[in-house]
Amino acid sequence: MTTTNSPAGTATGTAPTGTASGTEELGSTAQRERRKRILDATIELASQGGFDAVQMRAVADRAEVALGTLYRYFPSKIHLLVSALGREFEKAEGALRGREISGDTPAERVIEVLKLTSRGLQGDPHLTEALTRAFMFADSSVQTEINQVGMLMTSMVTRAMHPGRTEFDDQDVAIAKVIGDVWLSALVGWVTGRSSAADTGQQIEVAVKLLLRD
Amino acid sequence: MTTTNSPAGTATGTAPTGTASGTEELGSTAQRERRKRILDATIELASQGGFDAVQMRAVADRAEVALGTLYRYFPSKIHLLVSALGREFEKAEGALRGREISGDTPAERVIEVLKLTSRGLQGDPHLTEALTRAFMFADSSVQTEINQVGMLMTSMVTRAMHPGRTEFDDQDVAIAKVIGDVWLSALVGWVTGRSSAADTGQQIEVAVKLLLRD
DNA sequence: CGAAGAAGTGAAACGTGTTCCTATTATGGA
DNA sequence: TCCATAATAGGAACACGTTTCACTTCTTCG
Repeated sequence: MTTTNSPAGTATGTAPTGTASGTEELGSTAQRERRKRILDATIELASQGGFDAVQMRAVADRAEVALGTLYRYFPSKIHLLVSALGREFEKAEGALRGREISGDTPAERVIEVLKLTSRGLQGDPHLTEALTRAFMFADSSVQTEINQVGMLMTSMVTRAMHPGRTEFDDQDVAIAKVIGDVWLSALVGWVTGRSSAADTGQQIEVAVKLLLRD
Repeated sequence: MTTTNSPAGTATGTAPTGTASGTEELGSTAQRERRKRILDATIELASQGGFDAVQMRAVADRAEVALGTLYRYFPSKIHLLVSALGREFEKAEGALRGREISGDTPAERVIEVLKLTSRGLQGDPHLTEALTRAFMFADSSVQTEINQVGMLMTSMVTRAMHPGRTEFDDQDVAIAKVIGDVWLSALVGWVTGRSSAADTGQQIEVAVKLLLRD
């Protein structure tokens, strides 16, 4: 195969779906721009009307791309949304890195971080709904993107637990994962209209205090 | 309104969707039988092919009911599946009540209960996938059914924590809810093919031990 | 430059959830 | 028993995710 530039491994059916290996830049400039336009359109639509408003035809239109092209870049709506989530999450995580986290105990700091993040999400309910739904609905074909998000989440929590540290023991990671699970469940509850923002915060606070009470 | 029997509050748009107020028996015998046939068909199809196999037309056919009738009983596929989940969960919870839970500590008993339940679910992966997906996707219009399931879950856990007791303090309930969240997240991970059954068990065990370690 | 193959376009078509409509059948009250 | 009303059947129609296809436009290599 003399394939030169190709966002998808089209021939064999593989997809370029993920932000995959971090900032690895695949394809030509035009392709990176197309990809960006698509993700921008996705976020814009999600932000306005949530999961249902992210309609593939609408995304394609707004990104000025043919429907077939959209599908070449992202093999399904779920891939598209989870990829968008990945990009947003990276942005959020980056913002967090440059920020001093107050709080004297691990618990306080973790709660602080999660509250900051939650507030960001709750500031754009539709977007959050769209991304969360996609995340919960994603199956193993979206594993790469999912794992990327999961790792970002875990690392945000562990870093809040032990600022400055770069290595974490199994126990810390296990706790962070549990906290991530609770956070996700709470988020789903909020997103689906089952619990209020206050409930959600409360729920997470309880869990963190229980888990980090030593 | 001289309405006598009516599964749906059709006139005004309200639905009879839930198992709602427990075993409250609405409608005529024929209607209860139709409802049962529908849920049976749903579970059968889910069990065979998971979420995607539960197609509204197929459910209607198998239940020997017109599509419109199906929609009168359950206003969406999600309602249908969550209602089915409610029924299954009640059955499981009932089975658990009649069973002696071994284990000397609350943590051991909770793990035991969750493992039993998980094993039951994992014995029918397609069904579990269908029901879990529906649960995670459900929005506030399915609140009644969702809450019913949530309460069953919480009560299963609290009862495992303190066998014989019937009242539980806030702390216990909070812990049970956190455990429920973790369990759900783990289940989603398993259902969507992101983690193995072993991982799932491990994940829950870690969480329970952390939460019930005093 | 010119040819070969990859990417992109535009539009049609299909599947499944959901809605809608009309004719038929049950049901409960006068 | 007969009527009014609700419930059901049966099926067409619509929306949106997804697939497919014929055609055009790049991009790269000889």
